[in-house]
Amino acid sequence: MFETQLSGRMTRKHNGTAPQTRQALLEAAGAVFAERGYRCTTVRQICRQAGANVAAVNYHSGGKEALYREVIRHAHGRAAAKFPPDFDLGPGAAPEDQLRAFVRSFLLRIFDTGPTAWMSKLIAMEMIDPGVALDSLVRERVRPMAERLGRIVRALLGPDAAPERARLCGFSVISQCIFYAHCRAVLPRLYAGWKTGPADVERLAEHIARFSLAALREEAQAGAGAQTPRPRRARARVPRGNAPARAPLAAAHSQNTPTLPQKPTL
Amino acid sequence: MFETQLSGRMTRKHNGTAPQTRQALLEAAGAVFAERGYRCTTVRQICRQAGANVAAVNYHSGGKEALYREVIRHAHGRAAAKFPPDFDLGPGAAPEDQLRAFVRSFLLRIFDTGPTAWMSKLIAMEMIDPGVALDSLVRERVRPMAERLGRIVRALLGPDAAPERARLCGFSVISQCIFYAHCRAVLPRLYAGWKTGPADVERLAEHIARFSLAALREEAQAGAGAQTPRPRRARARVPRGNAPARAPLAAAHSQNTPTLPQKPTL
DNA sequence: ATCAATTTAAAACAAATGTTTGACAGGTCA
DNA sequence: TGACCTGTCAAACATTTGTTTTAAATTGAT
Repeated sequence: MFETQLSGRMTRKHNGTAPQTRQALLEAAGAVFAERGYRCTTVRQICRQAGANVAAVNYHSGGKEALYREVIRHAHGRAAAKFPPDFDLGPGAAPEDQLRAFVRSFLLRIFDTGPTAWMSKLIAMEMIDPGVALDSLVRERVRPMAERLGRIVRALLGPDAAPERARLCGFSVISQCIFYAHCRAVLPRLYAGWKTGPADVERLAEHIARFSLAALREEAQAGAGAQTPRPRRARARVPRGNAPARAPLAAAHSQNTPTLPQKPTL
Repeated sequence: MFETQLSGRMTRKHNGTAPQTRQALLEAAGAVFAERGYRCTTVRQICRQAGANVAAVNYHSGGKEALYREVIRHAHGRAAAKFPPDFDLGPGAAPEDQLRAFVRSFLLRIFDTGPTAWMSKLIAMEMIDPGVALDSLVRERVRPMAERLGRIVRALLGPDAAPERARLCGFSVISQCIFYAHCRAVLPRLYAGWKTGPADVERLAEHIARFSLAALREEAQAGAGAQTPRPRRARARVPRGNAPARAPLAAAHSQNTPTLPQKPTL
């Protein structure tokens, strides 16, 4: 029991040069953590995939959770450098093009097949079942993206849009992107022959951008007009009353007149 | 080792009258499975929460996985009966109102606080990390809802809309709803003071419906006009070329002219 | 080559996992 | 009463978990 020769061994800091084992451990851990989730991955799986001994994780990182945090930190830089959100865009681009670029880069990240392709699923799992990584994830990746999207949406809605409305519109845009990350396993089961890969990103991004820009255009008009509240039509049908749990219909209804064809372009 | 007296004991079928233990096991299992995910829940957690012995799961259901399937099957009926998607609606309602009702009922299900509130998280986890339940989940819950939404969207887009486009529009609508289920843990971390509950459903549903209806209205027009392909403007900005992984821009670009204000209604 | 630090590897650790066992209590019916 | 079935329980099953220990290899400078 000579502890002197073992003092300071655990959580040993890496001294500059990266041994192969440590690097292999990091990459394998990323893949396996994303595959099975943090709680369900075993250090033995990671070590087997990395071709390392079972004790390697504890030697190099100091434990399973420490390795997990290391993986998250290590992946922050990688995925952020690839596919920056202003990518393909000049500095003074129109907000419409900024939105297109934002959506496209988000989808490219989702459908990426590079060495950090597991990042997308890991984020998704952490969002639904928060572990030790969600806070740092939100701080370093989600928040900057939310702020960037917020600026774009505000530019599209105009200066008079209520912050609350701008926030909801941002949610509407980003949700359409997140959808393809979170429903990746569902879509093939739902539509036989559905197969999404990086090649389909352009088509999907184009749809999301067009859909969102159309909605935002109308929101901008309604927002500008709604400075002075306008009379609203009542709901077309009256509720029948057999609903088991009806919430009070206190919110405002739509001010659309759906049956009339609008905007007779062409 | 007299196996005769034990033959046919496991996976015993419940004979009509439900013992308290069995019922408690089912309800506890639903909550715990949704809390921790299938792989990470232990039968001991379930049994402790149900106040039952560790062997109860194997006696009543025949194992952990069998209990999981039972929970899923048991929950299908409950959540589907509550908040039907056509709720609050007459039989011949306008598609706009059908969409509003669909979105509202979806959000009500997400923010439900009843005894099956765990269903939402369980579905989310199963969608991201598919286990044994996703197939039955898609078959019995996702597909009917997708078909219903598909009919509504097609009614809104008009008969000339391409099926592919209708599908993408359906994704855009449903994704805005799913967002609030899948990002439930993120939003409070992102916006201090953000707190979503059943009371906010009306506000969110109204936004999603208005946002989507605005976009679908323009999609309907564009789709009707696109029967004969029209000349399209090129992208406003040219790519700079420093993109690390550019996909071939084979897909169609937007036919919007973002800088021009369209639809000068009002 | 020598010495010390660094990195690996096999084995073992206690704790926790899903499942099985066998006994026991409470009925039901002959 | 005695056989029989149902349900519950404590205990133990073999496996797997994350981590630790111990020793052997590897490395690099002197």
